[in-house]
Amino acid sequence: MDQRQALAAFGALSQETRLHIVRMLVVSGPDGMAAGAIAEKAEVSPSNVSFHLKELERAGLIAQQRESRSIIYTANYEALGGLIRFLMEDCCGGNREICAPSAAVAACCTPATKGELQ
Amino acid sequence: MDQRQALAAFGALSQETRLHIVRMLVVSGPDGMAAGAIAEKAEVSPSNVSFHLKELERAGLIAQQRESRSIIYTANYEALGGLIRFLMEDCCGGNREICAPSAAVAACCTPATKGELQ
DNA sequence: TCAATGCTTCAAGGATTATTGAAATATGGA
DNA sequence: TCCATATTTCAATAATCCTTGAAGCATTGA
Repeated sequence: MDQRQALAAFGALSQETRLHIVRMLVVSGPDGMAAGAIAEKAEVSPSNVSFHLKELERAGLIAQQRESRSIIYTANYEALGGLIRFLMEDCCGGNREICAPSAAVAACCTPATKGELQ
Repeated sequence: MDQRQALAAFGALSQETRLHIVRMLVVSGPDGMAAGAIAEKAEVSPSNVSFHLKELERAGLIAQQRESRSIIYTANYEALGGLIRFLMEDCCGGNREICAPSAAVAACCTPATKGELQ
């Protein structure tokens, strides 16, 4: 994740509807969600959700794939992790005061499957 | 850090000049930098830097204090750490695939002073 | 008190982003 | 083929954000 991508990602996440969408897609996992389902759950119009989904895709935070009539969107976990790393390293310079408290969070998150980390 | 603050912070960091300023202030540490020095190093006009500094302050990412004729700006380490935690927890739901790779970064950053972490 | 320094505020303009509803496209089934 | 479904694209408008230069305020030293 370079600065260009990070700027786009920050911009994408600075909008309430889009932040909400990313959250929903992270929760829904690899199955993702269809555009219509996202629109319904986020309570926005189809054309509006389409606008925001395009924005999130342009920023690299989500991906799409057609499945029959639906278009399924999924969160890009790598990009989200990359953004967190960018914040820690490139923005905050690995400053311990900033980054260390996050280590506790990282350590406490959903247990890893064996061998998931190398 | 609640969602409202996070949205503001993301918006603040989504602009090149502002991201650059935050980086400079993190590096400059508790001494901070005067507005004029920031403007010079970032190569923007005084009034423009003032506009962006206000935006960053509004988002809670930096703080100011007058020192004689200068106004000294410093990074708000707590807010930056809070934003990283927000991304990990509230946005990404503590998802291990996203957060775990960041643990390595957190572990590798500038060594802590003894007793700095509780 | 006057002038210089350091910074902010203001107003105007341009640029980008968000919202809306209507029209267009793609897919699948009758 | 025709229709319904799922979604996107487009055009228009509104809203927000960025940049610029001029004017204003606060502080210090002569």
